[in-house]
Order: sequence, then C-alpha cells, then structure tokens
Amino acid sequence: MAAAGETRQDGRVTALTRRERLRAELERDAKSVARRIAAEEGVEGLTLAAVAREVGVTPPALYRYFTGRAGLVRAVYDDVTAEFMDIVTQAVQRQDPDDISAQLHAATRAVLDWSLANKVEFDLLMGAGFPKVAASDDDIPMVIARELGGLFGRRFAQLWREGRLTFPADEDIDPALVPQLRTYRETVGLEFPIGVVFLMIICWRQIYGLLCMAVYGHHQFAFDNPLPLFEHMMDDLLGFLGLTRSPNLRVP
Amino acid sequence: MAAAGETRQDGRVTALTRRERLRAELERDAKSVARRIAAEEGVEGLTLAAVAREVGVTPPALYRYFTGRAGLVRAVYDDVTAEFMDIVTQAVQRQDPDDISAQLHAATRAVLDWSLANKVEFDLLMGAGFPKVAASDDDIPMVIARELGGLFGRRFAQLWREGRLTFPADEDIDPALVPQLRTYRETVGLEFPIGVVFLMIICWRQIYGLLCMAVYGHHQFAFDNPLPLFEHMMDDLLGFLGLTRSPNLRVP
DNA sequence: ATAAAAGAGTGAATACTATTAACCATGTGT
DNA sequence: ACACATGGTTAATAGTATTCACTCTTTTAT
Repeated sequence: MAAAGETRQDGRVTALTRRERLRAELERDAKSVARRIAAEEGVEGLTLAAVAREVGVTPPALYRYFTGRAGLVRAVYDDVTAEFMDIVTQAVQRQDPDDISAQLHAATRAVLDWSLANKVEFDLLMGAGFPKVAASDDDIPMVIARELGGLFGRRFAQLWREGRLTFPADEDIDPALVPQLRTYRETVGLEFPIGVVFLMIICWRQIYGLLCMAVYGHHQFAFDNPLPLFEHMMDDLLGFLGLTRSPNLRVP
Repeated sequence: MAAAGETRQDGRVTALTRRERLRAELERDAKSVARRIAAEEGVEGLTLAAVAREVGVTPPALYRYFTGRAGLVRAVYDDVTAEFMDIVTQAVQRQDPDDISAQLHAATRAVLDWSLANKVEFDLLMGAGFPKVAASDDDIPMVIARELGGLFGRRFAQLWREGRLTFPADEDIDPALVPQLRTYRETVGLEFPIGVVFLMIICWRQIYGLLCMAVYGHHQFAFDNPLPLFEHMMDDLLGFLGLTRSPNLRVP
C-alpha cells in the first residue's frame, strides 16, 4: 500500500482532498459490493440499482464512477484479475525458489482452489463471461493469458535453460501450428523455442479442461471432489515435463 | 416423424384438433425464435418480450407455453441437447461400423465443430449456462454427461471387449478416485472396469479443455484456428488408447 | 344442437431494471 | 469571496418479467 498521498501534475505530493477521499471510498465500496453480488447472484444478477442501494446512493450516481453497468462489470473484472494473479503468485513464492516442480504444482493448485472458491469470477476471467467483458471496448482480452502464461512461462524458461526439457524440434511440429505458437510466444513474451511453447499449451489445455469440469460441474454427480483427478493430472503433467512430484510442496 | 395424429386417453387415434395444431405451431415458432435470439445475443439477451413480438403475441401469452423466462430457456436447452446428440450420433454413423478409431475421431470432431458453430448453445449445454439451467427445477443436469458419455462409452466398451485396451487395474487407481469412477460408471450405465472408465475421463478432460479454449476464445489471439491443436490431441488420445488415426475417417 | 367447460389470448397493473437530462449543492482553487 | 468543477439528486423514458382479471373461441359433453 502506498502512503495516502498522490503526485499532482505540478509535482507536489498532496494529501488527498476530502472529495478525492470520499470518491475513492465510494468507488472501493461499490466495487466490493458489486463483487459480492456477482459472486452470490452471478454476473447477470449484478445490477447498478442493487449496488447503488447498498452503498447508499441513487443509481445515476454510479455513472460518475463507472460507464454504466458494463463499466461496473469491467471494474470488477479488473479487480478480480489482480486478486487472482496475486494469489497464484503468492502460491509460487511460498515454494523453494529452486524447486520448479513445486512451483508449477502449487501454482496450478492455487488456480484450481481459487476457481472453485470463486466460480462466478472464474467464469468472468476464463470462461464464458470473458468474451462479453472483452468485447466491451478496447483490447484488454488477453491480460490473463499474458500474465498467467508469463508466470508459468518463467518456470518453463528455467527448465529449458537448465536443459531439463525434452521438446519437439521446430521441424517436427505441425506446420499449421508453428505460426500460432510463434504468435503466442510473442504476445506472452516468452523466450524459448516454440517446441517448449508447445509443451506449455498442451499442459494448459489439460489444466483448463479440469478447471472447467470442476467449476461448471458437469460431472459433479460423480466427481464431487476434483482433487483426486487433479493430483493424477499433476503427476501426469510433471512426468510429461521430466519432473517428479516435489516432496517439499507447500500448499496452504 | 409420426403421422399427424395422437393417441387420446380413450385409445382413439384422432387427428390434431385445430387448437392443438395452432398450439404446436406457436410453440415450435417460439422456440425457434428463442434459439435464434439466444445465438445472436447470448442467453442473457433472450427475452420473453422479444420472442412474443416476433411470434406476434403479447408477452403474457407465452406463459401458456413456458413457465416464464426460465422455462423458455429450459425449452431451448432441451431442443439444443437433442440437436447436439443427433449431430454427434450422425457423425459416428457416417463411419465404418468396425472402425472405432474413426468413430471416436469423428464424434470428437463433430463435438468441436458444433461447439464452434454454436458457442452460446455450447455454453448452455456444457459451460457456465449449464448450472443455471440445471438449478432450474428437477434433476435434469446430467443428460449430456449421460448421453454423450454413453455414446463414447459404447466405443470404449467395444475396444475393451476386443481386449485392445491397456488400462490400470482397480488396485492401481488412487483409492479416492475409485468410488467416483464407480458412481460415474453407474450413472452413465457403462459396463466395463473402472480402469477403462478412468481412460475415458482422462480423454474427456483433454477434449473438454480444448473445447473450452476454442469456444471461449481465451487464446484466440494466437490459436485462431483450433484444428491443428485438435488433430494433435486426437493423435495423442488415439495413441493413448492404443489406436492409430484411421485412414478412412469421413468428416463432412 | 346447445350449453358448459377448458384454453388461449389480451390489457392493465406491479415492480424491477438501465440510462439520459436537467438541476442543485458543495468542495476546491484562485 | 467567487467561479467552477464535481458529485450527487429528481424526473423522465424505455425496456424487462410477472400476475391477475377478463374475454373470446374452441372443444367437449349432455
């Protein structure tokens, strides 16, 4: 947290004015209420009117803070994204800095746990809610792909540098896939051969499938607890990368 | 299609009465309009009022046909489910009856193609829309898991009967997973060892991940065309099952 | 054939929602 | 102290779902 001050355009650092403080408070409150309502009722049940009621203003007042309902959803989206990345990052930092296996395992587990505890938010960030938010205005779609891809990518980079990965040579990859892998690599900012990028995507495809199964609950009638499938998958993926399950994995 | 007649409670087979015919027509029209609007605007953009406008009645009239908006969505859900299963079944029947590899490949490809062509409907059947619809009233959640699982399951059953599958023995499966696999097997009505059920679930997890990636479009900035990843996955999964890509695969 | 019953639609009413516009009070800075 | 920017209000418009009472038509039973 930064100190309660802000650099003005003239360079002075001033204490927040009363108005600025109130504005920041209301914005924070509104977003927090919106987040809670969305989690409880689903994003489609999130209404400006309900948020206005709870924060004690009339609905039109919120237009001074967000560009309508879409803007409110977008604000929630941004907040949730930050929280999500924070939690995954923390899970990684909780591991031994040299234990890539534990880092990958913990990161993936953190993604799963957060997604299960925040299903509506998962849908917003990585599911069907995403295209709607993304379609909103600008080009902010791939923030998750970029940040989460970057986080996993740094671990893959380290494995690659240490020569611990077996990956296909460029010539052995489906030519139709090569430009796609290159685009992904450039966008996420990875710096290793596309064969390694390929490994990443194959892993992500499996992780993402398990996440969606668990969150959307299609098979919940049988797989009520997703952890057994998850741990089997992790063993599988770590083995795929030439790693083994770390004995020092730290999960909260 | 049955002839335009119907068996009454007294056993007589009568031609449809005028009222019944009109009712059937309006219901068909309303569902078709609803399906189109949902596909165009998303399920959240599907309104009773819009449907009523297009079919030429006032909104309350639709309450004679559906139990409110939720009932309309549910009706669309049921229709879409039937259409989906129909298309996948047809894709299988287009293959050589003895070529399991082609059947599995074609079925999976049909699922992908349909899902991409019907993203909103996919979300309804197998994504975030599903819990909402499922939560509606009764126990109709696992119709897709049951029917699609059954379709794939019959192919796995045949492979198993022919002794072509390598699968883990019950003792080699994570004990936490065993009861889950049993429940799944009973619910879907499969009749082979849970080790084979395990293979199915592992395959489905991967297929589902690819589907969600393609439909929700998180990585569309790079993987605009999902077919290269799909074909690689199919080679992988078929290999996993001890099969090879069929040279006689027939896709439309 | 006629009367009763059932069904399908309408219109009105209630209660939500978003969004815009005009307006007012107050905090901020000169 | 004054001018202005800001943040809120109320009012109005328009769209939504849903329920209820009522009417007209079709079907069914006597």
